[in-house]
Amino acid sequence: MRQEKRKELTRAKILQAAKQVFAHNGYAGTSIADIVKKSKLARGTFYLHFQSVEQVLNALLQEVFIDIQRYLTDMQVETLDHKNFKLQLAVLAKSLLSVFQNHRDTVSLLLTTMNAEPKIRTQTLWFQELMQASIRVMLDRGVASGRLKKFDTELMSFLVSGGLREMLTQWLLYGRYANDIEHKVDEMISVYMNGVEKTDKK
Amino acid sequence: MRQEKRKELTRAKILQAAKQVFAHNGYAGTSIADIVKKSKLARGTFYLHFQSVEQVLNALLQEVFIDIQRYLTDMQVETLDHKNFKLQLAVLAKSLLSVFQNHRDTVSLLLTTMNAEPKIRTQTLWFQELMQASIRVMLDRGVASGRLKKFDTELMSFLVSGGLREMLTQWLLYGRYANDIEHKVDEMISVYMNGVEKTDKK
Amino acid sequence: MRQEKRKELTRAKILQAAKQVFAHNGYAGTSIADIVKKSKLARGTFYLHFQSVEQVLNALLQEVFIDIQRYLTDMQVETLDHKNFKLQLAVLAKSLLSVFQNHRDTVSLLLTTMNAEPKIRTQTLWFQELMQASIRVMLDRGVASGRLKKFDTELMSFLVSGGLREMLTQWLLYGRYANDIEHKVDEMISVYMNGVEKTDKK
Amino acid sequence: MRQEKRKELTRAKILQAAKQVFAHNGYAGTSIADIVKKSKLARGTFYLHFQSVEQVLNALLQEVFIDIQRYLTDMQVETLDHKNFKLQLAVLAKSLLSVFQNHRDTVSLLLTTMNAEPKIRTQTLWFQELMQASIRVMLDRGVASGRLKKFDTELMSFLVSGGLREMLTQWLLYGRYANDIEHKVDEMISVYMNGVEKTDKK
DNA sequence: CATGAATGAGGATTCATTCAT
DNA sequence: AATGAATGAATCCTCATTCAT
Repeated sequence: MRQEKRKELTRAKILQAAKQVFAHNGYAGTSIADIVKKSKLARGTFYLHFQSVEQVLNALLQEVFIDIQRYLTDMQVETLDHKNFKLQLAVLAKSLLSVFQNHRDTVSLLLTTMNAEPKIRTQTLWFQELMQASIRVMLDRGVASGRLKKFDTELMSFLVSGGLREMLTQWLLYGRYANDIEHKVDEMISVYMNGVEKTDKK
Repeated sequence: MRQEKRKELTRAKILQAAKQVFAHNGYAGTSIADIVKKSKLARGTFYLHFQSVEQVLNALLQEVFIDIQRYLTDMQVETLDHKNFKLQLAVLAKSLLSVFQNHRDTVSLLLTTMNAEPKIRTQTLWFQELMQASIRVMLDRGVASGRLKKFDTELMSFLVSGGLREMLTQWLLYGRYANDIEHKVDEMISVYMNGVEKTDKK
Repeated sequence: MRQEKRKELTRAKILQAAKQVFAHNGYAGTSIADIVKKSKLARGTFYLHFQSVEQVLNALLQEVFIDIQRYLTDMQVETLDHKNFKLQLAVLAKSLLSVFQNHRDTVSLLLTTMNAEPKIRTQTLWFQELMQASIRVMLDRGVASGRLKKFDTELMSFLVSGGLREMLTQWLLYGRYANDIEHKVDEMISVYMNGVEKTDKK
Repeated sequence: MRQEKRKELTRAKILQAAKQVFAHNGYAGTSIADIVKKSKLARGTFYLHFQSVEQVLNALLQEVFIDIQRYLTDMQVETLDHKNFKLQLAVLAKSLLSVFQNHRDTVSLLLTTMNAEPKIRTQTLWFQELMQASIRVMLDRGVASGRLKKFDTELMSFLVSGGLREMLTQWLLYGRYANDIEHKVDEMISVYMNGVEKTDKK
């Protein structure tokens, strides 16, 4: 029993070391040797837990994936077709941000890794697909409830996820909006909404 | 004189080979050996033209860069503060698309390489910055001319460039919108504009 | 007492696993890890019983060695200088075959390992020497009793042991003579005898 | 052109080094590292010429193979159905011996490697098959010409090739018969012939 | 200019062996 | 006795780079 705990600990050490090395050298720039060196474990130990750098990346991304998916699943449950659609969106977006913030390093890694080498692409695809699907579900709901115009929600999900990605990149990778990220989220929603919301006035 | 021509040809062969290998293995997955093998030239020859894979990538991206920049510079010259702002945007966007299409492979490479490893990031940064700057200039002009609401044009340039990038990715990397890409561009502009355009009703 | 039995069982498991792995990968191609994996025991357990793969091979060969030696020793005791020398040879040869058949896998391993790497050679040398010595004793007896011509019995023991080895190889390794091996043994004896036997004609 | 010669020389160095290491450690006991060290070439150079130790073994055996095959082919051409069959056999056998002697080290390697690990077995099979086929052809010819009894020539080819192999082993591996090998060959033929030759007397 | 053989550092992977539980 | 996690030496293999032709 104790031994299992030790194994778990070693695995965690590897992941921790990898996270640091990835942040410093980027995924493609890190070798198993680098991770091993940082972890201060023996070379052979690495192979007891992982077979390749790719698998380590996978394990790391898995962690965020679980949190993000849980978040999105919970969110979906809530009904969105109320009065203050826009306000609710803002609340959702901000709590999603906090999930990202909890995983700063891994999300940075994710941003850096997305759409990269064919071999990696599949490992990050889920993120794009998850985000786009979630966005689209919300949009479809908005359309169905009459709050939004009828439009190509797939295309829109691409535009929003792309915009979101860029914002995350600016925020996490380039350090912009360090303090007023929440405020910027409001602006972002406003921009999208006013292009999408039925104006219906008069 | 004859010799220079030959040199130029050899260089072109290397670039051509590299383009193919990058498309197949991704940038991080290609070694000098790979490029040399594909080019059917001698190993030593490579070093007469480039010092590293990175330099090859650079040269390849340079080609698109020049075309894109020329395009954007020319565009800027034109005045945008006319009546049919939206229509003009569409025209601009579509001709930009054709630039991308002419460089399909290299743009794919660019999309795949952007925001990646720290060492490469700098090489692709110009693309983001160029696009964002251009978008922002247009927006600023729109605001100045009273066609657009007053808003944070920097933020908006992020959102638009992110959306655009995602569309390009879907188009070039994942083969979506193969035929009706132009139509989608119209929708895209419409989405953004109606969120940005002063509604000015009544 | 209980513990000793358990230990014996574990040892047997290792030997059994090793036999299978050897048959599949060959001796040189098997690592301790391979045997451990096949045996489903823990890595450390292996070292409680053996120190190296070589020792396992040794233990396996030991088993056949004991049986063969017992057989040959018993045989020697019998007197051969009777009338029907040839018939008796056939009887002896066939019962030797049955010893081999009982240890099919290990004898195959032996055939595969004989004369191989210097480090192993010593472990299999006994087999050749035992066979050659036994053959030679019989031949010497035949000569002494006047049944056989006078000739170099050492050389002859090499020829016969070599021929025998090749037959075993064809039989056990390559599956030839699956059914009529006994018949072939008769032919073999006949070939050798008629070249060795005094013809004594007229 | 000069460069090709150099390459050939390097390849020869590797083969030479390998031959020595094989002789010392046996095939299974030698690593690429061993060969490289012995050859005093760079590690990478090895891979320019071979992909594995197995390929080196192959190349080495190939050399003998060619010589042996040429020898046997030439021999076949001669007609054997003359008067002094036995004498001719002796001549043939002795010139075959000289081929073996020219390739002492490689033939030793061959003897050591035959019937070994499954992966190698195929590489040495040709030797056994070539010898057995050649022997059988001679025997068949002898039978056809009436010089030899009718018997199972396949079985006999196994017995003879096995006996031959053992003699070679004693000679090349264990240093027996260093001086009078030729004399022993005569005895060997005599032994076999008198068991095979029609006595036909009276 | 172009060639391609040779180089050796560095990274990937396996393996026998130890040791705390 | 048995276990299996950890170890690090040894090996395999690739790669960027040099240099004589």
